[in-house]
Amino acid sequence: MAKERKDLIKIGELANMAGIQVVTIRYYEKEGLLAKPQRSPNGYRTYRRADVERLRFVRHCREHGMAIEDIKTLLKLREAPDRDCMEVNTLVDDHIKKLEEQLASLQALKSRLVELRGKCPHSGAISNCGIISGLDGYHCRAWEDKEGQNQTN
Amino acid sequence: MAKERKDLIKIGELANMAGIQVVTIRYYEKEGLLAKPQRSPNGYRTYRRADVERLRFVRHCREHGMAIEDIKTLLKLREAPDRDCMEVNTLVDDHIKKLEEQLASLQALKSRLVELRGKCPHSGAISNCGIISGLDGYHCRAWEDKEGQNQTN
DNA sequence: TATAATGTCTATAGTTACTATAGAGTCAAG
DNA sequence: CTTGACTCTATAGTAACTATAGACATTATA
Repeated sequence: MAKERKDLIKIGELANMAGIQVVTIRYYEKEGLLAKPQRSPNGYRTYRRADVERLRFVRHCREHGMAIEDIKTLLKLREAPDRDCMEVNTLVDDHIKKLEEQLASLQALKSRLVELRGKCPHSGAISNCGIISGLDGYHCRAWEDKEGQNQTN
Repeated sequence: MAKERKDLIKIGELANMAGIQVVTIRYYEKEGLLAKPQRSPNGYRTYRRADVERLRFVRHCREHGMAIEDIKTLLKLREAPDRDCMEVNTLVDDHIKKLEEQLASLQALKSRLVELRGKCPHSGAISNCGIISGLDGYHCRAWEDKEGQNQTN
């Protein structure tokens, strides 16, 4: 039984090649992102070239902030080269939309916080700090309403 | 024992007034963000006006994306009105910096993804899809290196 | 007054994508 | 032959909640 090539690698080598931690690979396996690999007689996982590529694909997707479930879908699509790629486009478009929403809300957040920060450029007592009062519950309308109701009852 | 006013509210009312869910209030209590409230004879939590304000403060902070630990700090500072507000400023500055980093990386992500998306404007077979190949592990240098090493060993 | 709907309680598990820890077996080198 | 690096499994922790189950309490309706 001559091995024609060194076709099998262990998890550590795979991790190095794909730029992913060993524990993360095991985690991906558990999550069904990677098929259960063969085991050598000692119980160690053994991987092949295709696994490196698959894992790199996963890593690139994660680096683009995609969710594991989305990556699962993409992997399935990747393995069906004859199908129409519209589904891929849709998934990516959705993801871009999500990113845009995140960006918008973060941007709004930041503006508001910078504005708030501008209310306390000095160094004084907290009681005068515009940031703390800016974060306060402005005025307690609901409570007033509540008491108003009580008086009518 | 005449109640001079309705000063005590139950958790549901507090939730309404502060715009926070009941379960979240209990969660905040467990996390030490809110003090353990008094209980009425039936075991229900009872709150007072100051709790509404405190909880609104918390909500505003969360809406600004602050971590619960940071909010704890701010709450402590808020209750020490005589201290210098420099610590508040620093905390907010740090948070703004975090937001800026997040924004930058999300922006980069989006650009890359939009570019990728541009590689498949059509509707064709997945095998020709520029998105999938763009997400692929380009070229498997590490594996080649590995095999090179093998040959030298 | 009976009952049904709502509100409250506790405790526990699930979410996302990992990371950390413990305890044990395997393997290569010195 | 022992040290160190690598592998294995299983479990718990992270952040900030959300969901679920099962049990009382209160309130509204019939």
